[in-house]
Amino acid sequence: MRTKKDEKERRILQSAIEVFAEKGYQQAKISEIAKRAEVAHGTVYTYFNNKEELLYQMISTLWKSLSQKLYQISKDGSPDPLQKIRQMVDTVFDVFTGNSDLGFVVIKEHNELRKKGIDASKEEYLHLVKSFCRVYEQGVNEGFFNPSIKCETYFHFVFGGLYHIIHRWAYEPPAIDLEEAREQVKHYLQQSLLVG
Amino acid sequence: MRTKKDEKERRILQSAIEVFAEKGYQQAKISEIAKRAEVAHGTVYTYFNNKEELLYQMISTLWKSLSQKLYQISKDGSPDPLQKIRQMVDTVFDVFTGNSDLGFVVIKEHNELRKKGIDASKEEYLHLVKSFCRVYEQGVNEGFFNPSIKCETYFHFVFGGLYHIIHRWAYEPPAIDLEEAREQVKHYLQQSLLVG
Amino acid sequence: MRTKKDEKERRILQSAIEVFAEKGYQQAKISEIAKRAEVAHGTVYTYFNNKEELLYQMISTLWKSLSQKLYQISKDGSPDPLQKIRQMVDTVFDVFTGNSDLGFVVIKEHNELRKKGIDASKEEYLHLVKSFCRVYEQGVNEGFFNPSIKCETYFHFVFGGLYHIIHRWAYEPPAIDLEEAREQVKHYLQQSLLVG
Amino acid sequence: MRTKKDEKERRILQSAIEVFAEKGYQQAKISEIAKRAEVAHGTVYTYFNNKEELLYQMISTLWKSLSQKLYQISKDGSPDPLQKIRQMVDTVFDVFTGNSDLGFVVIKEHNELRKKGIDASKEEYLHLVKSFCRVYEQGVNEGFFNPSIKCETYFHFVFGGLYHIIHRWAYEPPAIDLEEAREQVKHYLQQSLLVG
DNA sequence: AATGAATGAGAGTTCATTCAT
DNA sequence: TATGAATGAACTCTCATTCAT
Repeated sequence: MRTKKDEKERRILQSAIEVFAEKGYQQAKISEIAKRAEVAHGTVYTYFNNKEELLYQMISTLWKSLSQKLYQISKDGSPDPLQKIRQMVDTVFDVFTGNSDLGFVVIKEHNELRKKGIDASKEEYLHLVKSFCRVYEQGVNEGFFNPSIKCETYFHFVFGGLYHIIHRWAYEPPAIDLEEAREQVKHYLQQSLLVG
Repeated sequence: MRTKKDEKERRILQSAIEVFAEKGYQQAKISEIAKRAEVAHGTVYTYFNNKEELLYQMISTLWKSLSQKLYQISKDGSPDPLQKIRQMVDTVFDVFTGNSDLGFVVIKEHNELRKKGIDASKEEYLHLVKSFCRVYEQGVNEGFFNPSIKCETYFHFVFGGLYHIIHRWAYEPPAIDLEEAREQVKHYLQQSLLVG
Repeated sequence: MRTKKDEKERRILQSAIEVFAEKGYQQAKISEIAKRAEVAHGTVYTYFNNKEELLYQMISTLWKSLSQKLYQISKDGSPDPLQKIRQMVDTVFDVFTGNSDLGFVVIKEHNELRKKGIDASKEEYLHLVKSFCRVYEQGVNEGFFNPSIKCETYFHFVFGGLYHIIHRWAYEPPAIDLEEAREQVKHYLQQSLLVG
Repeated sequence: MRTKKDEKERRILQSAIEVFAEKGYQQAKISEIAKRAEVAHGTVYTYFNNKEELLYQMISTLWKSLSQKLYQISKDGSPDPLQKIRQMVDTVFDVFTGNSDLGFVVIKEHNELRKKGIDASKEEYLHLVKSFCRVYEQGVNEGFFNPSIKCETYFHFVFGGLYHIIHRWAYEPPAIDLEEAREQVKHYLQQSLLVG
């Protein structure tokens, strides 16, 4: 009973991810989501209160997962801060490209929620910044990292860079060699972070 | 006559920029745009074929302007390639933050057009990449820049980083010191571009 | 078994009365009725075929009860026809205000059924008229009542008057002193019925 | 221009009256109202903000008209208070039966608005009471009317009686001879009002 | 008998766009 | 050129009812 029910909920959410990714949130129709999930459209409302909640749920799931993973790395990852940063970059790539539709929706539509004053991700984003900066400070304290970097701004820059690469890849996969990009980014970071 | 007409067109477009920035493209109402421009809503259709064209026009204007400016720099800017890169970064900041509403709309809504197969910016974006890489190659040839960088990926990264910083600033201006960020970014680029 | 079953049916009907009284028939939700009756919403359909039947049943119960009581009075009440009329007025007041929610629903919603061609009350209403007119004729025959009154019309008038007073009381209890109103009405009737 | 526009608005409102009278407010469909008025359903929203406003407008129009008319009578009618009362009864009959659909809607649906806290008629109803009681007091002062009557309650009773007669007539016109009823009611009033 | 997940018909409302004036 | 009344496609969400368990 439990399993079947959960399974249906998951199917609806997954369909919503796909449709949101294809059409964008506003253009997505509940009826199409229901159709793909092979349920009646009314059934969507058995599991989710409204369209917005579908979006909210998927976005917040991804952000929570990302935030938690980066936090883990900042706490328990490799003792080498540079390695931690590299792990973080990999994690961002993995989370956004693992279910690329979902990553795509998150990238494209999280403004949608912000507009309505619901910002599932803001808090989590700040959490990301914190985890990153914790590692940066460790690196500085241990004498590896360049202490003149303004960490928050730097994070915005790096995160935006990753985001954008993934974004381009999501729209036009063949144009970007994801593995290569991943390594490149790690290399740039190393260049700018490490003490000359 | 001519001038009056152009003036009205400009007023409508400017109102559209504001409304799109505030509400997002989908939520924006033609009637509100018309109201702000102080014309009847039917008049919008005298100057623009439809709502989408308003978006198309503003996005493409900004991209064309950016593309042209970066091109100019790549051709005629300072003879020093690093200076050129710095000028480019400044230009991106200036273009997106000069009319921040417009920059905001471009950042948020250009997917809207892509969804419909209209990509005002794709060509221009590739043009940006080209201008940037031209400078990069000059720097490599002159022995200043690190030749192991994959220029396209690097550009995506850098551009995404700038974009995201501006984005955050647009949503929450006090959280970002734009001038400082601008300098930081230039510094990171220098770090990673210059031959160790 | 029997008793338990009946008890549940009664609970559902009572909840329906309350919810209909509060929200009106159309706005009332089966799910809320079920919730108040502390049963699953599917269970409502074990006892009643549909929402309309709930309404039908409560309305018809009240009308049957009223009709029967007035009939009793017309047959077995006080030998004095004026006293009978007074008893009838009291009965109408008592029936509608005894379970005021129910009286309220009947007053407000019996059009609902009429719209659908189901008129639980029409027959009973005509029965009321008959019982009343029987007493009136007795009064005329015995020389007490004014013989020029057209009894049916008079009944409509009187009944409508009672109805409306109760209605106003139901919506705004403090505005109406029910006991006083009851006496007044009896007084008016006396005035117009009794031979000058 | 003016005339055509107003004419369309009137047509929509009249269609709404008819449909509300036939189906009841809740069951009435905007699409049917539009169809009868021979406009597109969107056009209804050019003239009225929503369905409820249609109801509100028709109800409040009728009440205002009635309230004003009774007020006029109380002020300027015949100098004889009994004649004034008779004129008032006639007015109520005329207003409710003149456009019987409208009278019908008002009778049946004004609870609908009350439920939503909009009571177009409450104030007007109290105005009716006032006008009536003014005449009653005049009658008392001049020594014609029975001073022991509680005027408000009496009005509720009389008004409810009229209402109900009209109501029955509206549902089943042949069952009620409206002219006869009108005279009868005037007669009852005379009986109970005049000093024995 | 009781449950509650699933269904799907149905209606109000919005708003881009058109076009007669 | 400018207007704004008129249009109608489109879509979310509700809730009475069913039925497998």
